[in-house]
Amino acid sequence: MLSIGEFSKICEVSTKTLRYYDEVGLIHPDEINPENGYRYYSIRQLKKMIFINRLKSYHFSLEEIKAILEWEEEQSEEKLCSALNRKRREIQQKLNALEYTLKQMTNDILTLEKGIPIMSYLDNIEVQLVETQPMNILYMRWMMSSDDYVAGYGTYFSRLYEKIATEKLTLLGTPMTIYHSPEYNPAGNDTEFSIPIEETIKGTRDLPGGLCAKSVVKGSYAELTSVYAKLREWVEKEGYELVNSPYEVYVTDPHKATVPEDMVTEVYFPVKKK
Amino acid sequence: MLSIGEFSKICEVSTKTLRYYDEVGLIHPDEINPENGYRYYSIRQLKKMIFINRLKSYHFSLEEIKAILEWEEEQSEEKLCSALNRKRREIQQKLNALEYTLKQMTNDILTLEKGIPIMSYLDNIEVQLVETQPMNILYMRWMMSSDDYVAGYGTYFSRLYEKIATEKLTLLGTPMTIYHSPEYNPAGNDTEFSIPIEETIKGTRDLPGGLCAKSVVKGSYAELTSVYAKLREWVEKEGYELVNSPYEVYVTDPHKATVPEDMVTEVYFPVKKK
DNA sequence: TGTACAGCTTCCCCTAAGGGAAAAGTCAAA
DNA sequence: TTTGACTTTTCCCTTAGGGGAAGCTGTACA
Repeated sequence: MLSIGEFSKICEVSTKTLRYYDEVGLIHPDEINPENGYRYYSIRQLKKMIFINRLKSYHFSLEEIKAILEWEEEQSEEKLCSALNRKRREIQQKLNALEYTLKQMTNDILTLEKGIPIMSYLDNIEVQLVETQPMNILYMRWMMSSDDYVAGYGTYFSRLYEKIATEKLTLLGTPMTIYHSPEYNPAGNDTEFSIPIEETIKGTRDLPGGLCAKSVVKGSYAELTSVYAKLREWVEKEGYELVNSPYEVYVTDPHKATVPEDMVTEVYFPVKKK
Repeated sequence: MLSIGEFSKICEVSTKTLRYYDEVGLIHPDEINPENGYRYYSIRQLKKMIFINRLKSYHFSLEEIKAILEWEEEQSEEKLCSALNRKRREIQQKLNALEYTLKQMTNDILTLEKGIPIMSYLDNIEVQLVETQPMNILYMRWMMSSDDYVAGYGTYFSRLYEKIATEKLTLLGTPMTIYHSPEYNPAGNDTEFSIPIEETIKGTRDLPGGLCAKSVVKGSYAELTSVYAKLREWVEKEGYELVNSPYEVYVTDPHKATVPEDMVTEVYFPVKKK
């Protein structure tokens, strides 16, 4: 039997961690002296601890590891294999996200090295005042959390397109998103995905036209927030006020533009003079 | 002036977050109504908030962001640029680590798909009993945290090699590391880097020889922990006990082996019969 | 003008995976 | 027996906020 200190040294895990794992039920010592509470681990437990360490290095949470350990026996290999595959995909995604971040940073660094302030692009966003025509839109309205956006956009728009195709409706424009939530909430935002069509049927509604402040964004969505900010600022400064939910029109189909730099998005703020 | 809700929506930051940022001093509202405590943000602050969001997306901590914001003005571009570069390197390292993890996972998945239990390699580690000769070693002894290991190995061994070269000493073997800490501690372990040489000078000491349990590890260091565990187990089972600090001998120079699979490391446990 | 409801405030507890430190009990070697 | 190393429990701390309660406030509408 090994004392907690010995076991700790062999596994390269602190005693603190071992006590914590005991507490959360990940690995209990084989024996606890009932008189003084000393923990004793068996040699046999080394293997389990090493396995835990490996799973930890694969970014499994303790909760997940606990579940994996409890499978033991019954088809454990298959389940373990699928768990590993799932986690591998997760890590791959994290990796992709990091690569994207690196690209953005490199861009900013280059900008800075040219002596251009990093946020100066904000001053170059142009705002126009336009009159829009009313539209008849086919819509689906959902609460979207920010995590869902990437996946969500695709699935909801494809459902709308599917309906248009199967019911032989007449497309009148590119897809758009209307943001109804009065404030940003990471848990979920009231978001309406819609596509303008000709026929008035169940599932369509009227999107009123009128005066709008409009900006055009070329490139990735990273700048969209800034455009919203800019539009708000403009609306305020020019003495207008927002009278309806803002919306975005995806002029280029996000699925068809392979490089994000080619994407064009219009942002509309329905306004009226104060 | 914008209420917290309006500001929140524009920046896509929850009101909760805004109150938190107020509390930690990252961005205070421009004005607080002294009667009801309502927070009001100015349009001017949008830019700051958007900048904060960008820095957050670059994985700066709020503490770091606060520091960056406080530079403002005085050579801010240069400092910002170097901060970005530093952070970029950090992210690059994270990315490399993730790539390595992915490789390991893929390996394990392949093993599992062949129907081989993932931890079975533990049963294939061989332990021999050997008699070692005393050595004269040139050493440096430091407390090493686990984060330092990768960088540390290189720098400490190169200092030792430098000394050997400048003082024209006679090399008698490959580098080795002796682990004196009785238990693993993530904050730091008493670690001795050493190289056997012929001359007895200041900075050398005697490493006694004697009976040792020994295992040979081929490949990456990921398995080293397991080898330690295995050796402990063997020592226990065969009725021996550890009489001195364990050490590792790097048979292939880690700097010369380009692929980790080629590296050979020997692990020694000085023992005596109980 | 009253009222309903949305929005704002503070306050408190919660997260994951332990680290640090304190106070007290215990073990083993000298 | 003493000393020093080891172990125990308990409490507070970390990041970046999220969730919810209780209570106050602002405004749109009848």
